[in-house]
Amino acid sequence: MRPTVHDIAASAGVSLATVDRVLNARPGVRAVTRAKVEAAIERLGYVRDVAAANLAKGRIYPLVFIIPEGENPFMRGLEAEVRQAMDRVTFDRTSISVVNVPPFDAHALAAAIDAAVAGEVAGIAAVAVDAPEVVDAIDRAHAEGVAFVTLVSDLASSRRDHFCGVDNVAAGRTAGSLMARFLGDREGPVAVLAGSMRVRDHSERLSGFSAVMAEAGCGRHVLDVLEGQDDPVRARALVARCLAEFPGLAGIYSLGAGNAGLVAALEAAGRPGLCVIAHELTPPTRAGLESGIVDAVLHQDAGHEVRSAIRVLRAKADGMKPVAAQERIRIDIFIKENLPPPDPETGTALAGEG
Amino acid sequence: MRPTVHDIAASAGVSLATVDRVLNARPGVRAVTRAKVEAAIERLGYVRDVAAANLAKGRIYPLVFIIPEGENPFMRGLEAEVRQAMDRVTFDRTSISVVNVPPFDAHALAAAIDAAVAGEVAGIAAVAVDAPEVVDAIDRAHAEGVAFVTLVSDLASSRRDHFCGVDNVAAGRTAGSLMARFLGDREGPVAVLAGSMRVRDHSERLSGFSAVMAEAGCGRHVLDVLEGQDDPVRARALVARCLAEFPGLAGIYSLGAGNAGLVAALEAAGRPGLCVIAHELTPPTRAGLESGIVDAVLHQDAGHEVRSAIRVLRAKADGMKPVAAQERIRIDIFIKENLPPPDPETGTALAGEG
DNA sequence: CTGTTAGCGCGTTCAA
DNA sequence: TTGAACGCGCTAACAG
Repeated sequence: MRPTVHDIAASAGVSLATVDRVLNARPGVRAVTRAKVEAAIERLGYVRDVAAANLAKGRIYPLVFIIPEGENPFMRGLEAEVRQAMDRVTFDRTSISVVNVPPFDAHALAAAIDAAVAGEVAGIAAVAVDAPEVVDAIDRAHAEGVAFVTLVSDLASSRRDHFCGVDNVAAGRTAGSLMARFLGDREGPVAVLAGSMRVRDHSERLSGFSAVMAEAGCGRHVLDVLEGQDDPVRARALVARCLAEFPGLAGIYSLGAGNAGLVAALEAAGRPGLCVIAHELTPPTRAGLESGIVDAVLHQDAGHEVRSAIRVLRAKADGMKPVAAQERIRIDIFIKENLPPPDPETGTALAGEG
Repeated sequence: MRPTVHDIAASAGVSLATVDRVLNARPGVRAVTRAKVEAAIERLGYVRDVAAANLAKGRIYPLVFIIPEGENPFMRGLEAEVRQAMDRVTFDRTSISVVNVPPFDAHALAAAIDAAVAGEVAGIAAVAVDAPEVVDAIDRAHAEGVAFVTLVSDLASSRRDHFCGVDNVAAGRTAGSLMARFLGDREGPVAVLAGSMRVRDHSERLSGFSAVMAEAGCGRHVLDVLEGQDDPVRARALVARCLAEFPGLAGIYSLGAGNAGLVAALEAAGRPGLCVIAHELTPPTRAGLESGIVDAVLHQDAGHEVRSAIRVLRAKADGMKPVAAQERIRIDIFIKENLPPPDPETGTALAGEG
């Protein structure tokens, strides 16, 4: 059997309370006594039973996830993952709630953060918008001792504790590299469809993509960015106009949402041979891959991001280790052939690590 | 606060013991009493605290992972993931041990399975070899009530409870599709380097790859399979000879291990423009991607597989739900641009879900 | 500074 | 068929 607090108390010749004080780094223990206890811990190879500890302390950790509302399928999948995680974390004495805010709205986001802080939560996860008032709100949370992680889109200039998301510059580079390889010698410029340059993930992807396109051995012209606000209707109109305007277009890189509009415009135009790369495996992009309209989809695993955020927030709230640096999220590449079966539960279209 | 057994006992007007009997479906409760309790459970929305339950019952679940020995980097990474998981699952009252067997050795594997069963374990995870005696051993484990999952390589004809690994036919198809796209109009046959056709994962990958190569719109010739036994030295020799024999070779698909030999042979030969696709992100394939010798690497997340195996085995040992069908493992695609930073802990070269 | 004691939510004897 | 009492490993009051 594994050694318990009793064993180490006996072995060190002290009482359980003293052992507990040492374990939890609480004051009121002489250095000599502490050394004895620590020796016993080392000697017996003691590791504390976290479940029992949580059970005993009874404290619960309230976390808040702030997620953009609206019909963006990726965000809806993200929210579904959060709701699914709620059940799984109860044993960890963690309770999660979700708050929705209008997309791209810095003011609303800042207000939501302040409200959560006022609500005495232990930690906050939010999809950041790049604006000074958001930075201020995050810094206020930090000042109040509330753990904070940015989700999907980062805000490195703030005092957030961690970023749960992909390296979006690398994602853009990946898209560029695939586009270049798929196009080969084919001539023509490429278009970029984005949501808004006011979120960091979009602007970072663009910079990575543009960099590859400009590099030696590629040298392909990138047209002006089309900003569709992640709205399918606007995206469709922008893409349709672009297709009409540039008959020689070789490819389209869609780095935001609103992909339902993109796919619709492409279907209507019927332009085989056009290389299309999009982000996030959602119902529209999945359909595009299956029909052959979309060549590749870059993806981030929302479930992984959510679980990572929970772990980091809990650790921070507990004052635990300086956050596991291993929480890096992969940039997934999907083509028609490695498309995973859809997940009926979350709609994220991905089988997920439980 | 969440309702506890006390609450539902009070609400139902019975004692805790009765509530417990109902919760654990034990006999000795009148139908009427049971109904009252179930009504209370429903009414209060009670969910049992698994951590506390495990703490109370004190039972511990011994699991065994049987993994091929030798220098196959993927297998070593897999084992590292298992060892890393050991610490994390102690709170779950699960203890894991690792057993090594010679690779591709059906007899040794069957013996190891029998030994584990004799050792009264709760569950076994093993990398299967395709042989009747292995099927028999798995079926014996099943008969003894020991949960069994195949890991990485399946044996669907046995009575294993679950397979923790990727769809290898789809992985082969993915490789084929990427190869076709990367090659474009370039002429020439492609070679396939495998470990052994006696493990299902290798043979399935080959069939998927060959199918795509034979399909309309591709029609590329696939040379006879080179079987390198996942040994770098043999692999190197085989590839070197093949390169010499076929100057017009367009690509190589390496679907097994031994990739250190493949990369070495390619470096020595210096054949730019050759499209190379390999499996599993390990030190040699990572180096190949970084140097540009390898174009793409298909990967399965060993950490994910291990954690999934543990969850499934635990659930089965507890007689829980008929196994979450959601435990599907993704086929990851890596190119130079989306290469994750190496993980110093496991050597699996992947940031991993903790 | 240190030790005693009473739970946390649940499972499991034993009696009734 | 039912109930009371104890313990799992740990934390947190309170004493000393």
